[in-house]
Amino acid sequence: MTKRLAIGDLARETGTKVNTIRFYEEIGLLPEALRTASGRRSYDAADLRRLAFVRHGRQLGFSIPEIRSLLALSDQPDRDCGAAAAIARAHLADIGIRIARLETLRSALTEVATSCEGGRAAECRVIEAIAGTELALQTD
Amino acid sequence: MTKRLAIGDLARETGTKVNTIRFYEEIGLLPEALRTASGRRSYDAADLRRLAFVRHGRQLGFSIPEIRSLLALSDQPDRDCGAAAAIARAHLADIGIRIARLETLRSALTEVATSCEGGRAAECRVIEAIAGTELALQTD
DNA sequence: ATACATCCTCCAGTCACTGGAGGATCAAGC
DNA sequence: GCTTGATCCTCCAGTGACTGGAGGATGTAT
Repeated sequence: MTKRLAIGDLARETGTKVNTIRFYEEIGLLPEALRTASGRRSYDAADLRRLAFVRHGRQLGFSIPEIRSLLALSDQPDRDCGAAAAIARAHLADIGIRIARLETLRSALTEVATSCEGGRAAECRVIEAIAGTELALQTD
Repeated sequence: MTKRLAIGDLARETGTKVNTIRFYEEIGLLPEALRTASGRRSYDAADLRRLAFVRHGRQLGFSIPEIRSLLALSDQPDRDCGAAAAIARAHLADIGIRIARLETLRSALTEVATSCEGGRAAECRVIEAIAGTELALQTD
């Protein structure tokens, strides 16, 4: 018989909160766990791998629907892998946009943050700067 | 009498959804709007400025509690402006962290996304890469 | 008179969890 | 055998910042 893990062990090994693991089960990212006689969830190495995959995907910024697709792909090894690459590429483009947006923001904020000479709020350039800011940020 | 604006006008002029304006009123970011005889909200130039301030603050990535502080500051022009600068600086530091994190992520994902040669999912390097990724991202 | 836009309130849903109440079970030490 | 404390269970509410829709009233243009 293989080694069995309690939900808390799984949580520790993957850096996931116990409640989050139950949540993943509820939304179907993880299969329904086997239960001990007293009703506690019991896991094995395959469950651990699957959860690790989910967590790594989340760290890489994939949404839960994206991870669902990726999991479906890895569950059916004969399907085309192009779909996985497409998800990754789309995600990469998205991250590029987010970085660019944050950098625009950083330069705007740098101006804002360095412009206060410390006086009454009436002359506060920070507040003025926010009031007058018109960022050209695309919403989509 | 000054020009009065309907909620839809305010929405158009600030690029805010009507529902969002009502939401800001509900949480107290905007004062309770004056009403017309038939109960419709009616705004003036000061309301427009306040909402613009809120939107710009949001675009700069300030949270609603932060904007609340900034608004309180600009409502009381005799208070110290150092607080405003502190909020801006804290925010700037945060953005720096977020950019750094996203860049770590981008290089990891670039590797992931370029490693698929288009075959069966069993050999898909994208999936492998996600399964094996261990990003050193600080959580706080 | 009619059509259509805009407004109102109220409420549910989004995303990805997080935290807590209230109670059962387990392992270890005495 | 008993107690203590950790861990587990289910269920439910809350987070942030909105977004969208139902169902109905009002405004405006033709």
